[in-house]
Amino acid sequence: MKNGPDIAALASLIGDPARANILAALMGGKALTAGECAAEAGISAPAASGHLAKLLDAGLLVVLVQGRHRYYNLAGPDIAEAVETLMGLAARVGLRRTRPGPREAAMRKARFCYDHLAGDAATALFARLVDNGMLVAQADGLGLSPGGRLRFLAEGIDIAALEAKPRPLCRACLDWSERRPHLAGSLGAAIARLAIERGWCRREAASRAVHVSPDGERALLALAEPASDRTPDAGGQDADQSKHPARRA
Amino acid sequence: MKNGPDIAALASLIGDPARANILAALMGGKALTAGECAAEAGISAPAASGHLAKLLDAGLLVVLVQGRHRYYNLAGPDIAEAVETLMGLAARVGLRRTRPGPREAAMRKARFCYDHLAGDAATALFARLVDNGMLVAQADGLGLSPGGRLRFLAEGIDIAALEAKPRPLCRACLDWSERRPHLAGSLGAAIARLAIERGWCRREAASRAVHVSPDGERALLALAEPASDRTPDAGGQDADQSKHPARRA
DNA sequence: TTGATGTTTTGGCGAAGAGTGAAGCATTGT
DNA sequence: ACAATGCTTCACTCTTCGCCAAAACATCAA
Repeated sequence: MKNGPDIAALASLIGDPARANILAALMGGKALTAGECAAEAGISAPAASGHLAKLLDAGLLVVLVQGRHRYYNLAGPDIAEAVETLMGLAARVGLRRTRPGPREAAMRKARFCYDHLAGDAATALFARLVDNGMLVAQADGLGLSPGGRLRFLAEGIDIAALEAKPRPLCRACLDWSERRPHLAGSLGAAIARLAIERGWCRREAASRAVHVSPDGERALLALAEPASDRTPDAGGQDADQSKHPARRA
Repeated sequence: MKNGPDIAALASLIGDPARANILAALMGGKALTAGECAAEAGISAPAASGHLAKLLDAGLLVVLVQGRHRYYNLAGPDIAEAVETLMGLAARVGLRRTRPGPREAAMRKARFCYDHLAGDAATALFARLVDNGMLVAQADGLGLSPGGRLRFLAEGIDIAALEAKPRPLCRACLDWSERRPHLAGSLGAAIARLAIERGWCRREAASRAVHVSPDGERALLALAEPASDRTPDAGGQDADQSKHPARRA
């Protein structure tokens, strides 16, 4: 009974409404200052500071000090994944925060899950990647087939550089709104960056929600089509793909 | 901020040490009476009753009334999966409950994760199933290839019956001790039943830990070998041959 | 250096909730 | 029918913990 990791300490940390709000806000992927966190969570600045210190102490957050600003962010993708899982269970069990609302509909369509895309559009992309044989099962999870590798290399994504990192290249992250997987891992993050850079989608102001243009959605799904039979359909946004080397750290 | 599921209510529910202990105990997969839960969590019977009522009310637990006994169990595999994810994050972040201890080593080797096997032995099985092309990626997650289906039919597992259920047949559940996936879903549960029935492993008294015999481990891994190579047996001694990760359709 | 802004620390209040013990219900056995 | 067992509910005490207000601290601009 007294074996295993201390799940209670972790869950109780997430269980506080103020801290949960902060974590949910940070799921958008961009770092927030203490003051912004306070505004997001609807608490005073001192309260936020205390909560952030606890989350930091537990290793869930990292902080980047820049002058008098302190930018807090999730410590890593695994933490985002656990929060996403919790959200999924909460949604399934029927614990909604309020009524669905219009804002939530936008989040279901597309949103950021820390550093990669989630929601309806992202699960659709995952499904096509699998159907076209680019994503395959692998002993340690999910992998990229040779064909998939070529396809993303053609888009200027440096797969070898991604593989050099300790973080797995591909991971299936279970979407909380859809109940199907979307692509996480360093490749998922690279695709999200690509989508933003090329204007396929734009992030909403202070929310995880992402607005995907119709052309952008087509271009996103076109990533799953093999390089050979790629048909330049109505999406005109992706004409400038050749001038993006897309080498990132 | 005010979107999405109420993660705080859920996490705060899990965050109480007593409730976390109860959930951890129920992760073993077998239903416990209120009194047993109290003993597991180290609290009084009324306290346990109150906690169980809350978990029940939130839909995390189900209860089976039999005479004067009330058997509590996890409400479903998805809840077990979320708890397993939390355990993984807690372990990674470094929140151990106490010292590692010998008990935990046994749990790392093999244990029950609600209704399927987890731990070193289970992740090894998963890896071989993938290498031998029995588990393949699928648009909605993970699927069983025709070859895999034949193999498990040969073991007497009624795949069609499993597919008829709403629960997915195969799921990749991230192991908290290993950081690799093991097989969950109804097929994972069926394999665990098989392993118990055939004596490949036996459950420890009041723990999630499972003791796997050397022969049992070989037999378990032999499930991943294509049907043509083997004859259906009960305790394969000869499972070790030169392996060809042959790709099957 | 002075002033302004962002952030953290302290002290004290207040409310939420966990625990205990005793009583109330249901079921089982003699 | 009576007693015993297992579980739940109730009433109460107590600790815990989060919040706010004010102040201390650090950094940047003038």
